[in-house]
Amino acid sequence: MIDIKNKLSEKGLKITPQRVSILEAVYNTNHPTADDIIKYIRQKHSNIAIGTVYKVLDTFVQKGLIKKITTDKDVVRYDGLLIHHHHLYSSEDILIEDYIDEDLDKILKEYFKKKRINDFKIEEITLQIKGKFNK
Amino acid sequence: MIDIKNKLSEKGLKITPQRVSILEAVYNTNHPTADDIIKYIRQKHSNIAIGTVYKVLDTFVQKGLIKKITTDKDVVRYDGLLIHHHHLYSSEDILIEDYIDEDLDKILKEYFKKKRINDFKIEEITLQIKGKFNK
DNA sequence: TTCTTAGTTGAGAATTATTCTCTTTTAATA
DNA sequence: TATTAAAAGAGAATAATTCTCAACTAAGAA
Repeated sequence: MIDIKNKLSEKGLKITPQRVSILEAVYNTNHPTADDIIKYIRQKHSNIAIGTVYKVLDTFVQKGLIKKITTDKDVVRYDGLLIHHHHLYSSEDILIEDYIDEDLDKILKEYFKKKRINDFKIEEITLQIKGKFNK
Repeated sequence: MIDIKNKLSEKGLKITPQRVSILEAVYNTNHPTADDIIKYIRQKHSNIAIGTVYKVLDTFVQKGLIKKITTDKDVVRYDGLLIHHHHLYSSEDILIEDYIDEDLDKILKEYFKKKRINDFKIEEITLQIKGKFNK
């Protein structure tokens, strides 16, 4: 909570109950859609306007507090994990998990240090790893 | 044209002018949206119903004739390149290019042969490479 | 070649996600 | 505590996509 408030003020954002709830929601749920966030907030605390949620999420993405992710399955989702990471996508349903692998990142970095792509300067590489989860 | 018709019948799909135009459109444009495809077709030949375009694209994705790709920038796009490949995304605008790199695929395959991901069976790995194009 | 029919298309209504507009409210600072 | 720029609320507007159902047509059968 304090932590969330700090994150907001670090980015020069006013601390409002709505912003706190939304950031909390993104951190406490797994790759939520805007709608997931609305439901999560309404279930726990107060009401919140839908437009506000979209606007705040957008602000957070702008400020780098969260990231947007997309799948070919459905709508835009949000991700509160800020360190560089990849995603595991279920080929069967809409499950998405984070995947952190620094060794892999190092290998990719080395690879693209040698092998340049014509007329393109790489900024970030993210893997979409599609497959099956064993539940 | 013949080629397109063959692709359709190989998949057990009836050959209709609409399907031929849509598949042609996906092959002749660069990662089009549904709307790009509608415009492309209307500009060249006949009229076509919007619902038909969506339905046919969906069928093609189902049958593996094309692929869906998404970005965090805008709507769903389609890709007619069927061999395994990755994508270069512009961090500045909505430009997307295909990136084919078999050496890289081999390295990734080797890497994940050794390093298993818990409770997950990989089917396909696609890189989202974000950066700047030098135009 | 014509007939039959399951599969396909067209047109527009319906739905869903997201954005916009504008008024009211509130957090931060003096 | 007063001021004010920024934020939130409510609902209308927009855009993308899906749905519904009647009309049409491709492909195989006769």
